[in-house]
Amino acid sequence: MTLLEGPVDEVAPTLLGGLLRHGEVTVRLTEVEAYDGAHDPASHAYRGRTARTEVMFGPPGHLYVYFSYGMHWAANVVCGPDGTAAGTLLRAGEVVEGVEVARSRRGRCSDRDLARGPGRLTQALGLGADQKGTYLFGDGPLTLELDPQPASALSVGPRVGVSAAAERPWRFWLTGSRFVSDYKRSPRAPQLPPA
DNA sequence: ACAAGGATTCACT
DNA sequence: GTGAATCCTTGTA
Repeated sequence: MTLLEGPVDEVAPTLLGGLLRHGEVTVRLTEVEAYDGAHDPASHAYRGRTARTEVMFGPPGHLYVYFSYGMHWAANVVCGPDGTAAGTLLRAGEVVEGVEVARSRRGRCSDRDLARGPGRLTQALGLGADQKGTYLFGDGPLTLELDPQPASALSVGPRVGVSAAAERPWRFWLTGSRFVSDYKRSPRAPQLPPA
């Protein structure tokens, strides 16, 4: 997957508009964040290879899934060449297929909220520990189909929820999409200097 | 072996 | 707007 091997902050936005499928449910990605492994204090891989982050150090195109806050799973696409621990967090999407199945997993909520948020997205798709390390461009039930067209209009901003390197503008989303999270920056993160 | 904190979400005031 | 829930991963003793 040479497409995913470039600098992660350039690769991440190319995932926007891509279709992530798992069984009956398909999600169109509307929001992602780049994490640059060893060069990024906000990355789980910043402190080197561990059991959890092992997948991120491998070849690109695999899924890095981790458990967070005691209740949520979050999914990343491994980027960068083999040996480099870059990844792109899938923050939000629009369910374009299998809405009924997604809703049965998510419970009662609007279509807009089915996959708007990292934890919600994995829940809607049914992603968890079993999908750790899955190769997304094979012939299994879990695949990623990149959008051949570059996103027509995308926006850039600071990453959400990170307490380190919060100033890096490495969050990308489809401009104007309703299926984008609008969280405030982490309360733990230092405030931006006044404009 | 232990304690601290987290790439969040949801319910409630 | 504020706070609780909840448990895994990691660094340190």
